[in-house]
Amino acid sequence: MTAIDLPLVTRETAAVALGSAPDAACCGPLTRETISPADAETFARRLKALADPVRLRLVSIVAASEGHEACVCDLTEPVGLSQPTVSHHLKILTEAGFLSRSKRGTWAYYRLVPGALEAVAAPLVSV
Amino acid sequence: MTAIDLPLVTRETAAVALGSAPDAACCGPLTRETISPADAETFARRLKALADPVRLRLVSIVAASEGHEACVCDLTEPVGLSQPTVSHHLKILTEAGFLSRSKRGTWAYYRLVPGALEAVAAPLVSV
DNA sequence: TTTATTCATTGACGTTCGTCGATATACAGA
DNA sequence: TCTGTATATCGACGAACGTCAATGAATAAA
Repeated sequence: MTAIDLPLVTRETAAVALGSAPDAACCGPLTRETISPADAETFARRLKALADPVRLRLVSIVAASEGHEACVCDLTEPVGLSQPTVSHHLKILTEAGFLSRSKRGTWAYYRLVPGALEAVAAPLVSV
Repeated sequence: MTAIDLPLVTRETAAVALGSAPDAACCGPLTRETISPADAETFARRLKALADPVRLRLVSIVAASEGHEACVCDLTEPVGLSQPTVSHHLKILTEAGFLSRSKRGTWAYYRLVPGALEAVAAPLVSV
């Protein structure tokens, strides 16, 4: 990338050599809008709720369960963690909008929120 | 858990009352395969690399840059963080396979790895 | 009411994460 | 060579995270 016929190789002069404006620098101007800090914050919060091996397994088990729902007592054993820990993860997934909770009797049933996973995947493919 | 056909209301007897098989319980059997612990671990690691507002902005800026590449010096200002911190985030994104690094002169140019974001989004829509 | 069961919450602990300043490394120009 | 610039690495700090035992809240049967 060294400069053509110029003594000092700066990113500015290199950009000039490439035909861009002097203040275009190495990376040039942005060709489109970038994500706003606020949007990045909310999107990261949603991704972070999924970015845990235990929570991914919980989502997978709920999705694969008959009727697409599962209660805590059936999730704690396949995951191999204590009941409070499983409830903690389920709360995170629920607050992030991936699971919904409905209590029937003494049991709490969690089920997938339709379209929630697709909604978090969509921005990734359109980057 | 308690036995079947006992006066105590267990999830088994509740399932019977609902017309399901006795061992169907509340969540019933799994209707398909669930993610393996190992796959959940690697997938969570990839998601975790993206689950940060700063790293999402870095990816967005690189993707929107002319030529689809950007060097560290141009990324540190719009993000508003120190250069070591930006380099740290870029390393995480690179090790996760989302960015590639090519050094030309004293500058390090980062660009998006084609298909990397789509690859991490695909498993989400197919759950 | 008493007992038993399911689940959520609390408090604590060790680990990981995000950030910075300081320093090291690599490269280009003089 | 020496100087300046761009980037990576190191060490440290506070914050956030994952986990558990203990406890609390709610429900149902006896």
